[in-house]
Amino acid sequence: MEPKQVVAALGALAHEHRLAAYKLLVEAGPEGLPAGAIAERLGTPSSTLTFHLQQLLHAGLATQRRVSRQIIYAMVPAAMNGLVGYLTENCCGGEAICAPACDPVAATVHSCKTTAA
Amino acid sequence: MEPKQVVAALGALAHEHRLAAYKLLVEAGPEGLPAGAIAERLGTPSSTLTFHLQQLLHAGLATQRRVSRQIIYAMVPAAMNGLVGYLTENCCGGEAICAPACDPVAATVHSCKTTAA
DNA sequence: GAGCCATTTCCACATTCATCGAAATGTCAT
DNA sequence: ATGACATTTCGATGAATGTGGAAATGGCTC
Repeated sequence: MEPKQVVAALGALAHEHRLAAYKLLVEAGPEGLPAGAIAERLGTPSSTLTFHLQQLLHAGLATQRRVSRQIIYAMVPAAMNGLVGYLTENCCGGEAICAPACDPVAATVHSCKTTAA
Repeated sequence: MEPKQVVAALGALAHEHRLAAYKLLVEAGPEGLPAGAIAERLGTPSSTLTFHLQQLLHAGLATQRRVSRQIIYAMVPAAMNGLVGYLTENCCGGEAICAPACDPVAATVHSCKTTAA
């Protein structure tokens, strides 16, 4: 992932409403959520929400698809992976000791619940 | 990690120079780097760099310590863990299948090189 | 094709952010 | 104490971002 994309993605997430919206999408998974449902849960006017969703789209963090009258937004898994990967790669110079974030002890609530548990 | 902190951290990273500076700190590990070294590598005027480093500090992503005439900045591992953890938690509703970012296949360049390789 | 519904576009406004030179601060060596 | 060095603070400027109402668009149902 290129630095410019990373900056765009981080910038897109760096806002209260957008982060909240994104989190809803993450929790919703591949099925996504219609714009209206997001607006309702966040309590923002629709025009404002559209503005924020566009940012997520433009940053490549989400996709849009139409289902009859509704427009459904969903997260883009690869983008999240790219983001997390970029932030953590070469941590501490790429040492093997290097935990998710250079501190095995503090690394409790981390994403790597892939295999076990 | 509280949403407000996450937004602050993301906002701090959502800038070309700050992301670059932060990456230097991540790669440098716990020892950190003096402000001057960062400024030199990024090619920004010192006053501008200070501005950006303050943002990282204020967001809790970095720490500052003085060593004689230099001021040394270092990353805060727990902050990175918190950030990554927040973004990925409850992915796809907390399913066990849920890889780092809901897509095991795409999750190649991820942080979990902890143990092996 | 009339009317309703979900969502987006347009617009104008206030706010916040980024930049960098010049001057100030803190620290060390002599 | 003086001078040199590393870094920060100040201040002014231009640019980008967030907001929400009103109007426009695309799509379904009757």
